Amino acid sequence: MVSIKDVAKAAGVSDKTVSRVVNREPNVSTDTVEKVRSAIDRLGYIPNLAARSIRSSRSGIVGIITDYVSTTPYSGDIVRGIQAWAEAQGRTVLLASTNGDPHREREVWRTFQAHRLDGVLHVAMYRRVVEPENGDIHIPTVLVNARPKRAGSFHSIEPDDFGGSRALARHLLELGHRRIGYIRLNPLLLGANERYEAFRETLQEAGLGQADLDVRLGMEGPIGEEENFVFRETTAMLSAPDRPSAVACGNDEMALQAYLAALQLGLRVPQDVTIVGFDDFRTISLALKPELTTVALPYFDLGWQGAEILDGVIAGPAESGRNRSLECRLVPRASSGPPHQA
Amino acid sequence: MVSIKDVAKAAGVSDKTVSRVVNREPNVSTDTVEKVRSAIDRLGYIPNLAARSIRSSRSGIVGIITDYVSTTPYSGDIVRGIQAWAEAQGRTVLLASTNGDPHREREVWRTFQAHRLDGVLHVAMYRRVVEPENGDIHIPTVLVNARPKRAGSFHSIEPDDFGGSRALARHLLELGHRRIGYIRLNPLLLGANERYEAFRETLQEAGLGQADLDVRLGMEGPIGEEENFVFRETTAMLSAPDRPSAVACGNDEMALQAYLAALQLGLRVPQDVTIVGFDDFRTISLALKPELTTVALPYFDLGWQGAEILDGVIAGPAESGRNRSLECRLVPRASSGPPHQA
DNA sequence: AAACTAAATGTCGACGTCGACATAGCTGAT
DNA sequence: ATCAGCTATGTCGACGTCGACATTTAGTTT
Repeated sequence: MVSIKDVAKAAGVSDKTVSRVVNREPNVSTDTVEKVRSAIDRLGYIPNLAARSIRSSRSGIVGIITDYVSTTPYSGDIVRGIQAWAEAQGRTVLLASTNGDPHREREVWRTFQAHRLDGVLHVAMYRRVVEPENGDIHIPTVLVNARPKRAGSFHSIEPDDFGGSRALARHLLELGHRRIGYIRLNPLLLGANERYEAFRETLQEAGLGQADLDVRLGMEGPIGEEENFVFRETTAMLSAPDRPSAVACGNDEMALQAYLAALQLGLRVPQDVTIVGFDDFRTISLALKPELTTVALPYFDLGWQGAEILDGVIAGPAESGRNRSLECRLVPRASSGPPHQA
Repeated sequence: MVSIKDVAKAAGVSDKTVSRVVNREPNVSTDTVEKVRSAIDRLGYIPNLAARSIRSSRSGIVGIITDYVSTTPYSGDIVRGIQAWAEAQGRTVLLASTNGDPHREREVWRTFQAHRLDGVLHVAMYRRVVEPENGDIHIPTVLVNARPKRAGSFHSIEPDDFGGSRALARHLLELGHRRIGYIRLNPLLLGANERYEAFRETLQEAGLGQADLDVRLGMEGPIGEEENFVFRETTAMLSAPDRPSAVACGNDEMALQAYLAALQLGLRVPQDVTIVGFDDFRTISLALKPELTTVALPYFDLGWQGAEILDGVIAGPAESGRNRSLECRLVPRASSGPPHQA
């Protein structure tokens, strides 16, 4: 492997001068620069970052720790956001996954420490409260799509499920819906309660009562092996004589099943029943016909901005912005419309 | 940062002895090991892999280059497979993405070279022919879910779309279907043609003629911004008087739209029409009711086995198994049944 | 022309680790 | 008592880079 010394020899200068050229230091004569550049190209020299790292004790690498990658394909966007940021910064990204195993997580932290990472993004694939298992290893860390167990122990960034759900509820109210069904997410998910509470609260503020909201539990059980009642419950809900004119679902996967239930009952979306989702998981929301009204989760930006926050923490532990929250925007599409005039 | 020398001092031995303990070398007395171990724990020493890397010129890191991560969420499983393997090997994974930009890809290769990666997995998110833009950088490389442009230039591993599609066609024939619809994938995808050809061929071998197979194009246009005709075409196909008793779709996302089309026409799956997909993208295939008969793509194993092959290439450029192919298994579920006895 | 300044380049060593080699201590055979 | 043959441990230097500092060269001032 060609080193700085080989280049130096080829260019007839000292290794330090090559280093200066590579790092764009001032006070190098133009023709020296020229000579060195050409030698570098000729030999195909590429600086050894490991060596740099050991001299400067900064690796230029940030790590990503994820938990359950498989179960939620969309939140891969978080990783994409982080990568895009890293790319723009000329940093590199080391990826590790724990599958939710604390023992495995401790190993990951050790590995990260061994690589002398500059910082770590601890990414949760579904939003939840998190207590990083970092042992006594201290690397600047930011939680993404999660919040720290002990408030203030970590910086973090989360989506504003609450606000998004309010926007969704307002959308249905504005369309004129007064009897509304709601299919709840697995209560284990942090977003589940916020989405539901925001929804219920908004409807109540608009004067709707207990009886106007038909709430059903769509999923239950441990993550990755939950039981799914969405189809059954939606079918039941829409078969009732006083069926709601709109059904809001905890996420888009549930909305898909609600579509199927509605269609099998011979109901048309949105003429007979409005269906809305949450997440804007585009593989589903755009594949559904009519396309699905939903709320977009800013996964990419969670990653990007999480990385930005991390950068700040690395530069110097600033105390500001400990817990950032990102807006979830309503995405109105064709699956929502005014209630059928019965 | 605590180094091997700090540990040596604390334990009252030489740094080399600490190194021996850390690397489990023989011929160290048990109580020396004990002393050193305790010092390591006390100080929280973790070996610096960068330093190790510069001495041994092997980093223990493998890189993943992906192209379009966003468009195909399921193939994130490939990355999971690679990670799982790396974890088992005590290696680490560096992740980079090109978004299909050749310029960006060259940068990635430079970065990988700068980190002195042991090997690279060049992962395509949809199966295709690939020519890595690695400039004059030579790191052991394996193509995953892709095949090299110049045969033999790289080792590679791909799914056997052809075999999977044959199995699917046979499944429909065995159920008794004799009029079959087929919704084709975007012809840009390598899998598209193989799937279609295998399907057509299998039906022909069984004696079905041109007229028994209704083929429609479901998608067209550049990846990520293709036009989607699936819903329209399926609706047309199923509205025809001599409608097929089964519809096979190029992938599960298309199958989802075929479901919607069928249901909106008042057809029941599978009593009135059988619908099958391809990919076993479980977010869809399991959410559909009835659950979708499909063909599972071995994404996880593509990653894992691709990594294994890479390991072999790193160890010594073995010439065997240049181009491995992995079986795609039929996953029979409830969406396929015998044709309706009209 | 002497004296000084600024720019250009070089020398050296340290970062953390471990291979090559050297040395010290012990056992047992002669 | 001597020496071979172990095992246990230590010393040294090199990997590739770059900061601290030293030296040389060119340019400016008086």
